[in-house]
Amino acid sequence: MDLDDRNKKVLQAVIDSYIASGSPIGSTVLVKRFDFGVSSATLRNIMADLEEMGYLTHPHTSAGRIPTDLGYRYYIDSLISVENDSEDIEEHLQQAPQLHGDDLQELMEEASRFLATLSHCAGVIVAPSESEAAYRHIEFVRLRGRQVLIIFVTSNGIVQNKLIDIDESIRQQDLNGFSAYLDEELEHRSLAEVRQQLIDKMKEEKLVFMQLMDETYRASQDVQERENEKVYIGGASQMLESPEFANVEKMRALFKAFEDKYKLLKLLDRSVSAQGIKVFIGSENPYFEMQGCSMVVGNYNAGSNVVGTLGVIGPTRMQYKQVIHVVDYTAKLLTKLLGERFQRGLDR
Amino acid sequence: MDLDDRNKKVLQAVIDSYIASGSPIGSTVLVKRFDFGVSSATLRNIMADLEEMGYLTHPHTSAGRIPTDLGYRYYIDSLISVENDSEDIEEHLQQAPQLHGDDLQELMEEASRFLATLSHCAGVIVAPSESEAAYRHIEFVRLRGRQVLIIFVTSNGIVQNKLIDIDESIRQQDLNGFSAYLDEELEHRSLAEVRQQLIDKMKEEKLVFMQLMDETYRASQDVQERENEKVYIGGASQMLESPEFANVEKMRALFKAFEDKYKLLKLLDRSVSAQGIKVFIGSENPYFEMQGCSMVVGNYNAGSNVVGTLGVIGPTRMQYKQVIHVVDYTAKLLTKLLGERFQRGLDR
DNA sequence: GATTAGCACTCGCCAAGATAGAGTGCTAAT
DNA sequence: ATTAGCACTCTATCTTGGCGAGTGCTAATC
Repeated sequence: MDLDDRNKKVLQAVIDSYIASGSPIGSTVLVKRFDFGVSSATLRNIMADLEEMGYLTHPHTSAGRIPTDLGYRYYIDSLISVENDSEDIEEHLQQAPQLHGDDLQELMEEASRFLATLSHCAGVIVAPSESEAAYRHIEFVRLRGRQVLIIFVTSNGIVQNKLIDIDESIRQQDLNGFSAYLDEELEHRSLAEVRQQLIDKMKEEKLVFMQLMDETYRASQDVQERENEKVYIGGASQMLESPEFANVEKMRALFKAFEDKYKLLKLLDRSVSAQGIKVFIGSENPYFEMQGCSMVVGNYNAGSNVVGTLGVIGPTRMQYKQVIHVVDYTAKLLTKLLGERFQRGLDR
Repeated sequence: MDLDDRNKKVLQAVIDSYIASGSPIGSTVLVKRFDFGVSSATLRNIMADLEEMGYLTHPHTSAGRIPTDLGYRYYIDSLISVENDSEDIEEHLQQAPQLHGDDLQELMEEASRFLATLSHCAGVIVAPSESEAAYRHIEFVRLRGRQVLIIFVTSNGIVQNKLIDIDESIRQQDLNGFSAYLDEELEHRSLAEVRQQLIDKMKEEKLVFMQLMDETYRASQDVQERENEKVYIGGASQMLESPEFANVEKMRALFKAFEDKYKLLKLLDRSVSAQGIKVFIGSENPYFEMQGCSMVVGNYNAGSNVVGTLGVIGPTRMQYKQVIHVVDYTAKLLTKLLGERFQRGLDR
């Protein structure tokens, strides 16, 4: 905020160097690598100032400086420009593998690995939230004995299925009739409306289909809930490449955290409201109390509504410029692919 | 094979102790903990014999003995009896969390975590192979524009869906007619027969439905292939608890291997033919060239046909007796749950 | 008043040595 | 065949001292 130009330059130099090398940066190294036109003694004074302001710190008395979380924050907010010098990054992205999963799940998995490979961090994707989906079709298929499979289709092509037991007296023909009836009543309605409608109907309906109604109600809930809960983590082993996770204890904690996907979900959901790329540094994030980890998070769309979150989790010392680019690119790519899939069937 | 009774007892004592403690076992420790009625010097001679026969080895001159892979093999084949003293294990299993995923995928994920938690190893499950599944129903649902969703249902309740583009002139009504036609022609046939039938039909059929036929053909392939490829890994972080993976390099290799699920699939598929629990020790397994890892693998059924493999991967130094129990138990549990789900709808 | 040179001081890292402990292998006695 | 005893080996751990990087302070300089 209140940094003069020279201080800014020094801070940036320190952080850039530290990100590149991973070891604390001393005044002499800095004066050699960059040309500030001042001596190492002056740099020491400047660095001492920056430390007092909270942007840098010391691992121990006679070591160089490393950025604090606050330092990284300032770096992200004020020092890096994502726009310029992105040619080489773009070029890098050109060589990236293409995504081509024709199944939604597969696409998500591929994309999470894609993120991981390009960012050298773990890639995380929260499946698109289907709150805007509309009812399209329901199908009841009788299997063996009492078993019936409910297949629930939404307008954007999500298929949810569920196995239930029902009275054997209900025949496939009856089921078909009921399915046609529901299609007529519910078509084009949002899932919320569908549920309300079903509740209303259940009050007046004949008893035979009561159970089917009830199960349909549950299935419509599942579509929303279960899909929403899906978190895809790809390439977690990428993070093991970083020397900061040479510590086994840290690594273990990290993987434990990854297995608790629910927490990750909460974490990523928090940022779903905002547009654009967000960066969470180290302790800034209350849900993921992992020291030394940062997240770069963005949103992707399918159509006009915001529907999903994606991002990467990596060491605080990461190549932010590049990673931000990768997340941005992937978000756009996914938006495009999902758009093609769900929305623009018309103009193809 | 050609070990006398005392040698066997010593070998078992060494391996048991090593599994429990994790550090090499010396003659004095052994003589203190067990009562062989001989002195440490005699034990030294015996252990030297066992080493010569290849069952034990030395990390270095003045260290105790640890088992070789061959030693473990002998231990598994001849020394442990899974039957007896299983009360405490059974009891342990009683407290295990229940599985209740009503979605096949969810069930697999739960079960893999279940395995991991109880065995302190990584749990791995290969989804049931659907080669025995029969055709049950197909549904075409028109979404926006040219898009049509194909929903393919097999007799055991697997639902596969696929999005395709078709000519806009084909109406939902036509699709329904075609679906009814296919249902009639293909009902109760195996997937292989379905594919053959479709090929035959395509030669004689009118052109309009050609594409749908073709896509249906692909979908039937997908059901088999894609489901077969699914490998679920749960609780991989359990393995990090073992001190043998304190080495970061090993850990990294392990997680890399886990990410390459295809290899795991091959590995597990090898043992799909045999009934009962199998143990692969260390280097015995050509596909998973991970030193110091063992696998305990079993099969589970859905109905009368063998359909899936499950198991755990952990350090060679694992609690085999307990782990074998857990894998066995989980296999039976899964068989029961899947049986309930797919087969025995009648008698419920 | 900002900048710089100089210097004492601090701290972590690393290699070298010292020590203790665990365990073996061999030999000679039982 | 078994055992006691002993020399030997190897590891793990602790200590020590030197090295190098880097800081912080002070006094001189621009």
